[in-house]
Amino acid sequence: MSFASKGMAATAQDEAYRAILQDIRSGRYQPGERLIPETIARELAMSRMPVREAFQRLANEGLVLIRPNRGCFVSGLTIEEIYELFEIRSVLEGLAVRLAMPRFDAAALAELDDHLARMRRAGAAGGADWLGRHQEFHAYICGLSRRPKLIAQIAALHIAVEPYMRVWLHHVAQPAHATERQDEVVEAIRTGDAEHAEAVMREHVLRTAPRLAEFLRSRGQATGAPATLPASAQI
Amino acid sequence: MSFASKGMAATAQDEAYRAILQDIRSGRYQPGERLIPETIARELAMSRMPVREAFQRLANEGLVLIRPNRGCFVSGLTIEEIYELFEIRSVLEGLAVRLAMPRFDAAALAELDDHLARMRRAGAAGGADWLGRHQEFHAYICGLSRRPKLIAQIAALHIAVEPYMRVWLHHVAQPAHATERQDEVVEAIRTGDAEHAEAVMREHVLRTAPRLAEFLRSRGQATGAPATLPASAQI
DNA sequence: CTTTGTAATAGTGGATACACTCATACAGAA
DNA sequence: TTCTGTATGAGTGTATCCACTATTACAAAG
Repeated sequence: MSFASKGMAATAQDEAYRAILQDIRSGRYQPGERLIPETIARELAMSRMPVREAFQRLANEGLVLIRPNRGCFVSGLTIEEIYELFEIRSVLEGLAVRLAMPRFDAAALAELDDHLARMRRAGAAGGADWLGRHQEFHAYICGLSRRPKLIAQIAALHIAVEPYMRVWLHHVAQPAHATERQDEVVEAIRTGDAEHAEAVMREHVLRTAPRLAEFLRSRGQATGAPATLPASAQI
Repeated sequence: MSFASKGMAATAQDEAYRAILQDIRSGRYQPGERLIPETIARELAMSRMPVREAFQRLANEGLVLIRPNRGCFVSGLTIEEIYELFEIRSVLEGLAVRLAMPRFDAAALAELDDHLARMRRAGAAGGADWLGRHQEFHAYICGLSRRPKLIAQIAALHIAVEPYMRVWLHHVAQPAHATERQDEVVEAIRTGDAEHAEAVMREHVLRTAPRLAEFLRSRGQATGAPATLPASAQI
C-alpha cells in the first residue's frame, strides 16, 4: 500500500475530500486553479456544504489555500517551499527508519528487496507507476516505525509534492527512477546501524530536491502564483 | 511571541477555531470530553456551521477526534502518543536550529539570553507563565530558520502536548522549569557548529518526554480514552 | 483613449430546516 | 431478575436559503 487512504467514505464530506485530493494529486486540478464548490458539488451529486468542509481539511494539509471571501485555490508551491518540504521529510523519514530498525528481520528485508524489484520493473516499463511504487517503498519503511502520527505527516509531505513529481517524471528523460539509489537505503538498513540508516535516509530524501527544483526552474513553471499559507501557521 | 496565532479573526469560523483551540490548550475542555456544536455556537453567538468547520480544522491537527455520527471529542493522548510527539518534535526542532544557525549573529544571541532570563524569572515567580516563556524561546529559535511550514508543524506539536504540560507544571514540585537546561541549547548555538546544535536540541527536546510520562503515569490519568486518529492518516 | 464610478453577477459565509443515526430509557418476555 | 426489543429524544450530516462581498463589465466624465 502506498500513501492512499484506506477504507470507505463514511460520509459525503469524506467522499468529497477523497475525490478532490485525488484530482489534486493526479494533476487534474492545477496549482493556482480556483475550485468552485458548486461545480464540484454537482459533479459529486451532493450539496456545496460537504465540499466546503473538504476544502477545510485540504487547506489544513496545505494542499489548498482558502482566501476569505475570495475562494479556494489549489496551492502552488514555490521552489523554496518544495525544498522546505524535502528538508522536513528528510528528518522525519530519517527518524522513521531509525525507529523501524529493530523490526527489520529477515522477512522485512526480503520484503524490502521485493519493493526494490517492483520499483525497478516499473522504472523499466516506462515509469508510469514508478512514483506509486516509490511511495510504497517509503511507506513500507515508515510503517515499520509503528508511529501513526509520524507516518501520517510523512504521507502528507509525499502528497504535497506529488503533482510536481508527476510532471517531472512525465516530461523528463532521465528522472529519478533512473538515477535514484534506493538500494543505498536498503544497504544501510542491512548493516543494522540505526544512526547510519538514519543518515543515509536523510541524504536519500534530500537528493531529489535539487533535481526536481532544477527541472521546475527550467520550465519556469514551478511556482503557482498565490503563496500558500500553512493553515495552522503560528508564531 | 509564542505559538499563538496572530491577526484578527476574519470569519466566524476562524473565531470559533481560536476560541475552541484556546479552551483546549488551557484545559477548559478536558481530553475525552465531548464538544457539542450547538452549545459552543450559542456561547459564541453564531450558528453551528462555523463551529463544525472549526472542528474539522482541529481534527486535522489531531486536537479533536470526529467520530462520524457520534460527535466530536477532545482527543486524549496516550503516553505512547505523547512520546511520539516529542520524538517528532525533536527532529523538527533539530532541523530548525540547524537551518537557523547562519542567522545567529550577536543581536540574535543577545535576544536568546533575554529569553533565558525571562524564563528564569517566570520560573522563580512560581512558574505560572513559564510554559509560555518556554514556548517563546523555542519559537524564537525556530523562527530564525525562516521555514514557514516547519515552524507551523512545530507549533502544532507544542500545542498538542500543552494541556498535559500544563497539568504537570501545575501539580508538581520540581517541574521542567527547575531542571531543564535551556542554556545548553544556547551554549551549543554559540559554538557555531550546526551539527552540534542540532544534536543538542534533539536531546533537549527528548529529555522532557520521560519525565512528563512518568508524571502522567503516576496520576494514571494520561490517556484520554478514545484514541486519536491522526486525521489524514494514510498507508 | 484613459480613468473613474456604477451596475450586474458570480460566489462566499453563515443560518436555518430537515432527515437520519445513535443512545438511552423503559416495557415486556423469559 | 435479566435480557431483549422498542420508543423517544438528542445530536449529527446535508440541503437549501439568504445576505453580503468581490469582481467584472460597462458607461460617463475627463
